[in-house]
Amino acid sequence: MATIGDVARVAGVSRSTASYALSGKRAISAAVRRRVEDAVRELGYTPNAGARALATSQTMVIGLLAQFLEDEFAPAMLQYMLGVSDTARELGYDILLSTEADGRNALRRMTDSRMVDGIVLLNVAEHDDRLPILRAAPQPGALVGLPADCTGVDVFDLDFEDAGRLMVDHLHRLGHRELVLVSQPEHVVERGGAYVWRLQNAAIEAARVRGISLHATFASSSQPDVARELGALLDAHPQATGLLVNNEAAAAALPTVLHARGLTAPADLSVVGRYSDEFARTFSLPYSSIESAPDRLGRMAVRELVRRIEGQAGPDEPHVVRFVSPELVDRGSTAAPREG
Amino acid sequence: MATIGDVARVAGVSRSTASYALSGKRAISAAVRRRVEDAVRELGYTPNAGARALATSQTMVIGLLAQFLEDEFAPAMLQYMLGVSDTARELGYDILLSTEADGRNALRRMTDSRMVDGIVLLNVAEHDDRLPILRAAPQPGALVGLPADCTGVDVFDLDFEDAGRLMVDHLHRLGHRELVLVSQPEHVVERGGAYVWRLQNAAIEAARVRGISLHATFASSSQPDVARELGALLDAHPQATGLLVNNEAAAAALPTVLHARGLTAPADLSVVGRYSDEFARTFSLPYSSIESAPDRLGRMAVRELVRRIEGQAGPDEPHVVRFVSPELVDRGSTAAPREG
DNA sequence: GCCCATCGTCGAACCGGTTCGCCAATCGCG
DNA sequence: CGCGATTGGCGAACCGGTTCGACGATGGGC
Repeated sequence: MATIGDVARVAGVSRSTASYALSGKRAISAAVRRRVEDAVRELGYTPNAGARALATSQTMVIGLLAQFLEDEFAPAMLQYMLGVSDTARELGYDILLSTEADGRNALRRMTDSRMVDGIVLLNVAEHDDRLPILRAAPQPGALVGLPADCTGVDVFDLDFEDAGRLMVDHLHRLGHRELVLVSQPEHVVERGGAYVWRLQNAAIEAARVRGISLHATFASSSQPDVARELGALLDAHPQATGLLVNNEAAAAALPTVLHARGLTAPADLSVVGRYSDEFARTFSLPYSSIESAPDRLGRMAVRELVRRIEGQAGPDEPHVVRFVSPELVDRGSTAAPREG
Repeated sequence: MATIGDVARVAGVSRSTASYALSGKRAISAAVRRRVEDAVRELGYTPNAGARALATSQTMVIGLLAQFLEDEFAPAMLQYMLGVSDTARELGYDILLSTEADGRNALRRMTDSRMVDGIVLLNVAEHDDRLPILRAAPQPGALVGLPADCTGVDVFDLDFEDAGRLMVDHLHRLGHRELVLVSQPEHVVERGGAYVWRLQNAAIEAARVRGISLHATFASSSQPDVARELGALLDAHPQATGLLVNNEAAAAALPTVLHARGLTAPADLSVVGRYSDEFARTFSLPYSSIESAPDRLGRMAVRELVRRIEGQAGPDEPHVVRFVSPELVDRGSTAAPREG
């Protein structure tokens, strides 16, 4: 494999001159620059990433930590990953991926050994045990998901409170007076999936303000349990005319469940989910939903991270906590309630 | 950040001694080893990955090329990625991920700049344009998917021919005499998705041998087109009693399509798919299927790749082409055909 | 015709590890 | 007791880049 020394020899210049000719960081005569460039082509030279990283302490790699926990719905996570990966590439960075269940190990390895210039954490929990490690690391970090303590990192998330209000308001405006909210399983909440109760609390409060009733429930996040639970839920609340689904697995299972009971949305039941348009297409979900914008969140996180890596953000420019406003994508699954 | 020089100074030894004490590649007295280890702990020392890569020409990183093409079903790809990622980590390697549509660029970048010790290519096409680049690279490569030319790489794939036969035989044995096979969209075939016609040809041949009729068709790989096409297909072949689905998107859409037409498997129609058990659970698919074993294939590819990287495979040990035998997972969606 | 800038290039040092060759001290053994 | 082998440690070189300081050759200004 050709090194810059080989390039220099073929071009008849010193190694440093070859380096400057390629980087343009010092003035180099046109003739020499041409000779160097020809040598590069002739030898098929590509700089050695490790050597460059050693010399510049820049790796042009971003670490991506995505945990595939049993109680998370994998296809939903994938879209965040793709948002991050695509954006990173556009900005000239590669992605070092960890899917380890214990993200702390991966994080330590990546940061301590300086394999990466920055870190993106997906699916961040209320008290995420990766955060202390990330804060102690010399590299900057960007999160998708809102933790209790945002110091030292840039944070991006959907505005789940607003999403909860939006769901309730939308159905209230159509005339619904009794709703059921299906959230992620309770142990996601216990593990610190704050977004679950952020949406839930806001929905409960909105229902209270409007004077309508809302039954907040949890459901499993895997098949086939979730289908059974959804059925039980519909049995338990026969008066409810609207269903709010903040649980991707439940949303994916819903068509089958409704069909089996002979129900149609919105004729028998109005339904609003919280998932991305891409997700809706993949699972053929015909329900209106709050767009969760995973690609956009991934993109924002990487953009800000790179700004910080490259020092365009001032060294003590304060960190950012930015919420994406939820938007309701109408797929025609809501209407005025059936006459009860 | 602490370097090995710092460790050496604190331990009162030379840098080389510190290195040997940690690697164990030369005999070091117990006393010195302890002093070095204490220094490591005290300073929180972790070796710099770039420096080590430079010195050893080993990065302990594997490049993973996964293209998310529009006409592929993303959640299916994810399982291969996780199989690769998990296995790599078990063996001490990290994953450099590329999701670029143009895999050739990513491949060149990773191999030429020596960011990785080896490469895993997913979803390999018949005449995959990444292969020439991979062969020219100094790093070994492992593929998931069977190309026309397997020289210079290790190849792993499901035995799609066997899968096609298995599907047909299974339904034939139950008494079916007219079947429909739904494959991936035709442009997947044109792009070189050889597995599509490998399964299809074998199924056609098996049907011919058994003397039963089989209608081989293509269907879109995205919603909502695929649902419409499935409907048209069932209209076109009202006599068919068995449906073979070699198309993840079609399988995912099938429950809705059948429900809409008031059909039930296996009472009205026997169904056999080709997807993983994980996929079946995620999409609540109640159909028997040929297990596509993405995790296993990813695992095999990484295992063999690492063997080659670490030179346990002899330098001119011949390359491997290994097929996973398809197994039918019975989910009760097949039975004797309804009386026609 | 002289002086000072500027331009273009080179040599050397450095980033942080690993590894080879060498040597002093210790050990075993006859 | 002397000798060869072994053990444990050190110094230096190397991996392949980048970057700083120095320096000779021009060129412009007066």
